[in-house]
Amino acid sequence: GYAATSTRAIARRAGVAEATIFRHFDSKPDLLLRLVRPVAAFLVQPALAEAQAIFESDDSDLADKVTRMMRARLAFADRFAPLIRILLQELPVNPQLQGLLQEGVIARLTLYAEAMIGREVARGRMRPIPAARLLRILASLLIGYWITRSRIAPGDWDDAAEVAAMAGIVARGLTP
Amino acid sequence: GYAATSTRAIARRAGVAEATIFRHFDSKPDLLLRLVRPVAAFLVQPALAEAQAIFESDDSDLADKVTRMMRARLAFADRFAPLIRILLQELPVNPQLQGLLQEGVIARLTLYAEAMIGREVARGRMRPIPAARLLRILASLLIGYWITRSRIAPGDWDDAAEVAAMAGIVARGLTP
Amino acid sequence: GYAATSTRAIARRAGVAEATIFRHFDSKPDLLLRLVRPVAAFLVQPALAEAQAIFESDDSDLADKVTRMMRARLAFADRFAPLIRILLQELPVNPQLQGLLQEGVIARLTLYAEAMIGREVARGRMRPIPAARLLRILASLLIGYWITRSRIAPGDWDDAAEVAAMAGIVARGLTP
Amino acid sequence: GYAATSTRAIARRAGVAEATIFRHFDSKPDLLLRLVRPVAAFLVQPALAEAQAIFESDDSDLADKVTRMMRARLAFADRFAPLIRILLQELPVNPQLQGLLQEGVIARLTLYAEAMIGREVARGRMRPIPAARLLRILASLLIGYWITRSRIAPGDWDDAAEVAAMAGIVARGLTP
DNA sequence: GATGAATGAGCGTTCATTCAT
DNA sequence: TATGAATGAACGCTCATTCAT
Repeated sequence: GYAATSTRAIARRAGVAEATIFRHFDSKPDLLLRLVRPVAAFLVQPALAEAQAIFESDDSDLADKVTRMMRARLAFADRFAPLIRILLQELPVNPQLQGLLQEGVIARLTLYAEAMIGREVARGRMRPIPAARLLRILASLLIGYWITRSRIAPGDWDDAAEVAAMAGIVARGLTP
Repeated sequence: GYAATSTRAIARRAGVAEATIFRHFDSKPDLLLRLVRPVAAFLVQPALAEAQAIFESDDSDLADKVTRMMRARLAFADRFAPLIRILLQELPVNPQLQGLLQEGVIARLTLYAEAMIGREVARGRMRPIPAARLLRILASLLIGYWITRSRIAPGDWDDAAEVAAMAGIVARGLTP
Repeated sequence: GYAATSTRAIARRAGVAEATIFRHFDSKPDLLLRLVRPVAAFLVQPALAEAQAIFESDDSDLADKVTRMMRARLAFADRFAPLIRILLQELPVNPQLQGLLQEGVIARLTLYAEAMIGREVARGRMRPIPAARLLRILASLLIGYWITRSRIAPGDWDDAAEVAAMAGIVARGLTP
Repeated sequence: GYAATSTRAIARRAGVAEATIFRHFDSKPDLLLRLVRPVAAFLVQPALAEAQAIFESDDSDLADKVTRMMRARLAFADRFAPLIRILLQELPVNPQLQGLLQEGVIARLTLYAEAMIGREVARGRMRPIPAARLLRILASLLIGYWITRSRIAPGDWDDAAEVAAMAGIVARGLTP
């Protein structure tokens, strides 16, 4: 966790002196924030691009699109696992992280999602749903699966099957 | 969080000397575990009873049943909010808590859920789904909503509407 | 050691409550002192008796007498090893123990030793030596051997040979 | 004593913050060990040199040589009195100190003593005796005297006379 | 800009001792 | 008389942070 990682350990891992860290970062929380910000940006941009690509190709049904999006995010989470793990743990107690998430990530994703939902709804492929709610549902399912798979019940998981099942339920649940 | 709460602070809050705490609990982790265990028990028992009551009354459709179950769990979470918040944060880094959750909660709930799912499936009200997956989905949605409401985007939330929406999607997603 | 043994541990070992100890002993140092006093008495009395018996039987030379005395004391030390170990460690920092040793043990032994030395000297078997010095030399040798054997270089020691060698040197060194 | 001296007190005495001590020493036991090691080295080297100088000058008898050696060690003990006092008290309960003494001090002294004893024996000035035993006897007498003089019966002691007496007894006891 | 050394504040924990029952 | 529960004080130790070099 974040609290359990001392600045000394971070410095040692980074191969610099402890004081050097405080030349570059004002404080320990600042360090976390400044480390997270680029990742947050990196989380949003490709997510938007992917979503756009997926939803603009009309050749698949909703379940398939949702599946593809979720799998891409899952791969992303696996890639940045340590940082994301710290983030998930720090989020509930760190208002600055909450703000960053809200403004830097959720707000932008919501805007985009609204457009996509609107389009799907207009084409009669989906019942209307507030974008924030849909995003929250998808994020909850994804994070819940990710934590279960890595912490609560580690073992052999079939990502494809699990994600498809979750996406299937959501897509079907949203079918007009 | 747990790490950020010193035994000093706990003692002060409890109105006793710090040493007194260590007369009753072997260590700080032991304190957490011994506080959590009864709540875990208290979490499971009524959940099972409620689920039984809800699913044995045949007068409502699946979405309604799921809604009622989720709202009951949400009320429970609100009641034990501080402890559950600590639990959610500690869980990923505390193997003992993970074990307790797995054996004391999930295992028992899964057994029960299997029976209920089997019954609903037999009556043609629901497509089959592994109990563990359904439980995980419902828990993810519930926890995701709870955290969003209390931390990420506090404000005026309409529990009834949100829960009904989530339950509706899941129920519809599982309709045969 | 004494400092490393908590009153709680003592109470548990004794099968009573911790508070009970403080009913019977004023404080932890008092406990040590009141435990040691009877042993000190028990150390002196038989030592005097044995010495008397040994030195009043004229049928052996000085080395043999000293050997027998030393072996008897060594056996005593082995029997009360734990307490004596604590005593040796506490003595340098505990003035009360020092007083007890000085008045309760050394003073009485010295008186007796003076008489014995006087007798041996009068019979021409031994050069004169202050009793305190001789006692100190014998005690030093004995304790030095005891600690070496049990702590510094544990292993197979031939008590008979070692004691005989030490006694032999002292006896020969005191021969007129 | 060592256990009775807190790192707090050591820091205060040294005029530094407590944390500073732990920047330089890993732990409290490490502090003791790292303080003792150089003294141990410093104990052995001059002892060997002095012994060599004393025993290679043939102009005195054994008692005189032993006397001079013992007085030199006594002066050393007086100079490092506080540290040696702690050492003597910690030795019985600290295996690391025991190892250091055994390998760093005793082993080297024994080797040297064997050579010296062999030479004296060859010249007919001394009866053979295992080096370890002789060293132990001399050390016991010296330490016993040192503790008596400083703790058990403080007062006016005539070092010259006491050491000469002890050395005389040992030397005479070893005369062929 | 980088760092070794320093430190105040605080941590979890243990201790000998007290006291109401 | 014996004890379970309580506690102030202190322990060894770690922390994020500062600062002179």
